[in-house]
Amino acid sequence: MARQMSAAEGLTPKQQLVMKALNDAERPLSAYTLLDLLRDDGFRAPLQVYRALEKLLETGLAHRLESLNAFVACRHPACDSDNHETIVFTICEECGKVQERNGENLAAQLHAIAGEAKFKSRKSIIELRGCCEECLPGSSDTPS
Amino acid sequence: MARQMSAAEGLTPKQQLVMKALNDAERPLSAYTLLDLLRDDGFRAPLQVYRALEKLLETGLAHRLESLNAFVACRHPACDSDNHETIVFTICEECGKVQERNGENLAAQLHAIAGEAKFKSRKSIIELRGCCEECLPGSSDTPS
DNA sequence: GAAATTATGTAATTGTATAACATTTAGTTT
DNA sequence: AAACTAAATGTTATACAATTACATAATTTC
Repeated sequence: MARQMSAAEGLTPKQQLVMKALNDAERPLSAYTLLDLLRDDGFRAPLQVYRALEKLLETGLAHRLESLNAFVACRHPACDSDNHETIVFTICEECGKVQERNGENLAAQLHAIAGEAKFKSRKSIIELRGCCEECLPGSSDTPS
Repeated sequence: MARQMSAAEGLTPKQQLVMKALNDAERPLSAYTLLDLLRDDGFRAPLQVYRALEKLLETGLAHRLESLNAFVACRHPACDSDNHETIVFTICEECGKVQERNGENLAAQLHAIAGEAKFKSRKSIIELRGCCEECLPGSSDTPS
């Protein structure tokens, strides 16, 4: 929590509202879903949401899921790690839930692969689409 | 080429046109760019492009780049490999060129990371955004 | 050749994101 | 406090991406 708290200090009201909406959601939200959720809080146009999101992405408080065109609050799998470079997102295509997992183990190999091509990587996008434990056939738990 | 050729056998004229456009391009193309390129060939609506792309993606002749909303012809870095599971795309944000690199080395670790969460991965999306060799500062070559 | 499947054509609509421009607010400097 | 600056906000219009719905044609299968 510590990192979020400190970064959250500098947020404007609008940015805080978007952040709260993302935090309260247990699934990624699209910009337009956020807009709908926040209409009563004074949001009227997509751009208001996108601008707040831009700030949240910059500060690492939220992430964009490229394969979903949607956004999630940052939830470090291990809060002890500040490695923001290599995050692996697991995206369940059944229930829509997303988990954020530490991918530092991958970093070296990714770097090696990029290095072969003399490619200078700025940002890694790693998203696994599949099925989470709860939704696996045989699991009787109803995903909420 | 062998794999492409054989798969290309079963393509309809429209699908071949889209495939050719992707092959001729040295950068990823968006669906709407494809539409514009192919207007003279009888394409009039986005859906015609999307339908052709759907087939090409299914058969592995083309890939979708999630972080660009764009499509590229499949170019195996090593044609000897049939591992279609774990592809790493390097995307140069300067010149827009994309390379497809074999990521089998990553597969095991990705699997391990997913496994910790008992997540069943169906498809991996791995895209590295950065700067290619040609565009690195100091390179005097003009990227075409 | 009838039935079923696959591919096409077309229009309308929904979803995602940004451009352009005006205004306000908060923070700094003097 | 007044002036300046930078960041944030408000609003409209537009561009870009993808799908729904429905009709028609071509191909394959039996």
